[in-house]
Amino acid sequence: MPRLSIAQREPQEKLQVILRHAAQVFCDKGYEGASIRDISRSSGVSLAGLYYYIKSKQELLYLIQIHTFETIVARLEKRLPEAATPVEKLRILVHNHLDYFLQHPVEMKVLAHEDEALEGAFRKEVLEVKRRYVKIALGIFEQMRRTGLARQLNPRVAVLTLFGMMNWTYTWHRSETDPKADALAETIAGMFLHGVTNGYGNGSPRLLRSAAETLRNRRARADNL
Amino acid sequence: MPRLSIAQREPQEKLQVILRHAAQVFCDKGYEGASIRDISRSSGVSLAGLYYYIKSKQELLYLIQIHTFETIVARLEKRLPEAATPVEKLRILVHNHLDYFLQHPVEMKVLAHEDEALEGAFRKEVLEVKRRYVKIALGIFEQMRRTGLARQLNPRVAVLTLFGMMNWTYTWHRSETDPKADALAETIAGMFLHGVTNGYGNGSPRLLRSAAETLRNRRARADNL
DNA sequence: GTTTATCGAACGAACGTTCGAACGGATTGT
DNA sequence: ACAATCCGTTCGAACGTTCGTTCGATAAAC
Repeated sequence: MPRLSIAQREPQEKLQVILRHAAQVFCDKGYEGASIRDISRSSGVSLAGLYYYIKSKQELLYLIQIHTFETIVARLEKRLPEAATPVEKLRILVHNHLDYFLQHPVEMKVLAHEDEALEGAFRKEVLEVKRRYVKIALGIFEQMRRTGLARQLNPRVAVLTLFGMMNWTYTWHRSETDPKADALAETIAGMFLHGVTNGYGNGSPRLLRSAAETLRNRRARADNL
Repeated sequence: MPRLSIAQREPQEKLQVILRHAAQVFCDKGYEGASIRDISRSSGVSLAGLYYYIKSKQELLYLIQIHTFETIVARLEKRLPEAATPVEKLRILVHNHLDYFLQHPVEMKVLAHEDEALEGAFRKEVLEVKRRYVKIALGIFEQMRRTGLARQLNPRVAVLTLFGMMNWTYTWHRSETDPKADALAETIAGMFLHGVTNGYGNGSPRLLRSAAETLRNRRARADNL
């Protein structure tokens, strides 16, 4: 008895429902720890019914990961041309990443945490998008170095450390109490660019100055190079 | 037939062998993806034989995590009193963490990646050590703020971002090609403290100056506050 | 003869996946 | 107009496999 439910009007809309619930289950129990039966129960689709929409559990994870990753990279590539300087580009990258992260925490955790769960062709395809993403970040950092803005750090280490700052958030960020995307992005971009110290001071640092103001001033100085 | 093998002379030495192999298997396949049979095969102990040394698969993971975590925290607490300034303490924390990380990559990956696999009392105990560790880091950061060295950042965000930089290394670091612990610790501590930019320059940054020298100079300036 | 260490065999439960039947709606043949 | 046919969709039941764990036997050590 095929239902004429709301979820039926668009073609393959039910697959989207399944993917949403699957992402939640993978997020809660991990890919290996989650069973197809869990996903069946959660999505309300019978065990066998799931296999009308997907070919395997692996494909389920693949669809979640590839969609999430391609979306985040596509958004980035769309926003990047707005930026004139490498520093602006860097800020856009960080904001884009964290904004998407906090808007889709479930999918992003599955993407970050189940990095090694896929095998074969599925894995290779996701890895390709990842490499594209990292290459963009590396390009921005190299630009910063070429314009004399960045120190002579190992670019690979610097960039992957930045991804560490951003991706690790899924282990600790609570949306109710922790900073929202904008503030978080500003803090992390600021940390990546200038660290946590009041590095300029030779006199007493102006402690009462707000962090945002400090950041604004520094940015202005740095961007004017 | 109890063997008089080399592994037998010390009491419970065989448990250590089992734990080493279990850590490797958990590292390769994840906690849920790994089976007791995998660990049996890898360690050379029969399936039933394992249960002479452990009570459950959960306990296996618990023993690996708690030992790794307590060791790293104990080392830190031992080394911290050497430091006079908060910045020195911060550097010791970063070096201690990464040094241990690269010396025991398998166990550290299991600790970082299987954060949510434990349940009940096991989980609570590991969480307690983690909280102790984070509290130490928070204390150091607060000291940096109180002495006017650190900007007015959200301490929780700053510290957990630092842990992100350090813990994420397990996803990308290749011991053959990437920097060793000392260099990596210096880079990451430097990034946390000063970021990646040549922030001081109002003239042209001295690009030929080595990263290490830059770092040394900055550190000297910062520590003299 | 008790204790310590070890393992083959088996337990029930849960796993991912498949099979065949059934349903309702649209299309076709008459 | 209406029965027959087909098709996209759904699911109960079962498949064979693997899972974590336990039991009872066994052999050396003391």
